[in-house]
Amino acid sequence: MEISCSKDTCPVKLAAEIIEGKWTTLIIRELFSGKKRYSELQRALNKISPKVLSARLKFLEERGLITRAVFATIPPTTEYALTPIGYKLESLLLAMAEFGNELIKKEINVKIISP
Amino acid sequence: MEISCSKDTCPVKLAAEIIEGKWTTLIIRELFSGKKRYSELQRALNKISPKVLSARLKFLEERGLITRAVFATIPPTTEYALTPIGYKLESLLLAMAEFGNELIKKEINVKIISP
DNA sequence: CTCTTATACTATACTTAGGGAAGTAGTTAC
DNA sequence: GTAACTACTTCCCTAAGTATAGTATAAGAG
Repeated sequence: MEISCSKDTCPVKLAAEIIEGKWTTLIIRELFSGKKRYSELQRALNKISPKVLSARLKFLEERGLITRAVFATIPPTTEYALTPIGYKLESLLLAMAEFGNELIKKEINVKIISP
Repeated sequence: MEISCSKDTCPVKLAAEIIEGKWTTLIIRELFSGKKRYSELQRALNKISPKVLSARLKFLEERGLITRAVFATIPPTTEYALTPIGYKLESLLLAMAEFGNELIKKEINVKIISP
């Protein structure tokens, strides 16, 4: 596995294009504990706006990372779940958790630096 | 290592705040092959604008992930390098590379979907 | 002596992404 | 009848990112 690479088709670059959007990794993390409905995601990701949530879910569905299933219940429900490709993000999420713990250990305050 | 967590101090969330900005992971990737000057980074990350490059480098320096060293040569040079904390991102970068390779394997075209 | 090159940036104007609030439709509970 | 639930969309505004030009300083080419 090579990190460095300058091509446009560089694996790291391709991964970056998926995960760089705000909220993207957090949405995927939620889906690791099983399929979720729109409103469940909205509640879990406390401050996300419905607009951004819709956009991200659509984006992830288009890339084949999640599936969307609509049920004609009353009121209607929609379920989002990870595809096998989406599940491949597990080691990435784990690496994020690991790094986040390092930040906490080193007492680096991530939020309160800018004035 | 637990992925799921709803607190504001969740490790995944903390990591997301660092890496979610555009270009951030790619800048860090460049620094894994050793310290680099501003112009070297600019050339390596072909399409980055100087404004964003400066902003990202400043951001990463403030968080303690990279160091900045200025030399009074003519013309002046600046060297950026990873700190020990910055190096902790290695497994994250590797996971990104791994995931990028999965995308290539599955022949998912990441770029040419939107019209 | 002027012209170009190099470095590490700022400054400016413009475009896109994201945030916040409100609205929509169909049904059901109070 | 009014409020609530569900899964969104639409509008407007600000923040983030892009593209391009400019700054200071000095070496080297012609």
